[in-house]
Amino acid sequence: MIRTHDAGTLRAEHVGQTVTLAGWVARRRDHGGVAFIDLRDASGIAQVVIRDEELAHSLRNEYVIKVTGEVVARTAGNVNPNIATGEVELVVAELEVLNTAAALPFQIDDHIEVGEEARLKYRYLDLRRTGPAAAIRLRSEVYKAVRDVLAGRGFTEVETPTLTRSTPEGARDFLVPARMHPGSWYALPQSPQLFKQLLMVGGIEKYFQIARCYRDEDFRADRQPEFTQLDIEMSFVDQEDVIEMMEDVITAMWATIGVEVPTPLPRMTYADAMRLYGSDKPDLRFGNPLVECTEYFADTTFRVFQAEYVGAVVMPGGASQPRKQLDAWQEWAKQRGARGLAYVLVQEDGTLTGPVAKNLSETEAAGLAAHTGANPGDCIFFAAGATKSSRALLGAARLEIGKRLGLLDPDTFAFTWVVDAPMFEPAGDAVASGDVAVGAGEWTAVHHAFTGPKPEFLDTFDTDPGSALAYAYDIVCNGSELGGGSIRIHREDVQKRVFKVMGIGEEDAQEKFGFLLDAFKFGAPPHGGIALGMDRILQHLTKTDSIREVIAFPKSGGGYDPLTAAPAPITEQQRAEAGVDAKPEEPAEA
RNA sequence: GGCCCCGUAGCGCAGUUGGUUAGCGCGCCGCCCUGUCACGGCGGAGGCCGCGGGUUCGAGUCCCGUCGGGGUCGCCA
Repeated sequence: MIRTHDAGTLRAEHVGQTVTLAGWVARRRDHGGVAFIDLRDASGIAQVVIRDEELAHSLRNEYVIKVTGEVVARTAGNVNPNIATGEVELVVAELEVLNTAAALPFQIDDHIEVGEEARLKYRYLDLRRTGPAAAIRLRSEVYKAVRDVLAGRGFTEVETPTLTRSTPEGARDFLVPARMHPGSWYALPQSPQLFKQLLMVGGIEKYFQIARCYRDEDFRADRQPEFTQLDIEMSFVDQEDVIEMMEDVITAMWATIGVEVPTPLPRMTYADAMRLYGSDKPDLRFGNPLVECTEYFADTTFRVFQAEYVGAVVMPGGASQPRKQLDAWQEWAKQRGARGLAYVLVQEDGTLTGPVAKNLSETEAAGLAAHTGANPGDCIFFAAGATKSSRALLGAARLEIGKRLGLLDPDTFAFTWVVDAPMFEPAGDAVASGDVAVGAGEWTAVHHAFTGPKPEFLDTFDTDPGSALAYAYDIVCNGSELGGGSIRIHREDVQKRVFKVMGIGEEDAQEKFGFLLDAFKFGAPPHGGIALGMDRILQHLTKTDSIREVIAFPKSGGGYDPLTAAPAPITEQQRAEAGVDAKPEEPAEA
């Protein structure tokens, strides 16, 4: 090594030793006769004292230097308590510039705010900063924690192909032309789902992988076109086994930031989540659940409330909002595709005001505060109409209320399992946009096509798909879905019945996943598993706003990589060789 | 694909009702400075105001279009 010590590790105990450090010039304070250099390496910062003016004067920020000298104690008044090495400094005897640095596009300084575009374009400079560096290192620690837990439980880490066949998971595939088979394409996996099931058939029994997954869909703050899943699958297990194992992993992951997660984690049914929070991933850092009012307004004369569903959510203290703010809520609701957001203000004397209040009968008005749990000074928001969309609106309103009232504490982690989701949903919802619906039936899988029914629905799921519950579980933290999994179908006959419900014909099924159906013929064990979004988990652990913060080289909008400028055009020759332009043979039908 | 917000010096931002020479902080360059630690002082350089059109005597500012970025709904198990 070029150095004898890491800069950030120097302490009073090193006083008197001659050491060699190597790193970057983080900052220089040149006083003419004496100059101070903050030398930064991966371990931290140490102050270097240079008494040779000539030597110090030419140094610039981010020059790479090697310094040798004696570690000395700082005099009492000169100790810097803000840095770990603040009690000592290195008096330079020898200094070598290992490399110079051009003027930087932005400063490597934790006090300075830098725009994301600049940071991503020069991500290698961004990573020299404390925050981004810590995020990437934490990611590594979390991976180690995961591997330790799973290794201790006898899991086998297996890699699965990234050049594979297009699999049926709802999202668009990224495609890769196959040079040796012009006109045929590989797909990048949206997840290792089918492979991990095949590994179970293969007798691996306990598999995991930290797997890169690819989905060609639009972006969000918590989505990237390529992302990482902790993918786990186990044989001879039921839901309890997977949940128990997962809680062990989650505990270990959160321990990396010193947070103790009490287990077992709470659970809630999908139906309750939708009913109380209007979401399948409720944020339980605060209460304030939705209140069902359909019954309450069963005999109402107010037209708006004569609906399939009427619900409410209370905003504590919301009655004092100025008119302008209440109007802003209407705008907010409209942006979410609603007509508006009806509200009633509960005044301090208990009277109800607001545009909706006068439409309520005396009885309705009298009991409303009690029914909704509203107190004087609160605002009650209502949604009426189709159950699903109304609950979604109220759920979003609940979150917005939590945000405005400062109830979303980033240091609190409220976990819950959401269980007993329906197996199927009417395909109408999914197909409405004319997108990649799996299958052509009236029903589509809520989870995915390989999720088994809960045992009590094994006989009836295909005769009454709407009532069947899936043997599935999602793990939710602070309103975001960390991951989900299920007990899979391991029998060919059951799998075929599920495909049938979804309108996937025999021939179609054979063509798309014949290999899986074949595998199930040869003694497939009962199995199940789970997949966790690691980027999202790291986003929670680092308490950052975006998963881009926890990915070493993330992409920006439109899948563009500001650093490498990918995607990029290819040459004519590449194009010809890749077989991109191969014309598929005309299908016989037509 | 819809909607909202943002593009002004290397970086972060300000720029009034449309008005004459486009500012501030940091950084950068030069000089000075022997105990600083987000050191300090003096001086200096640096602008296609994203791009294209339009309105106007006059546009960073208003209008239309377009490109880029961010957020959100759709979409994504």
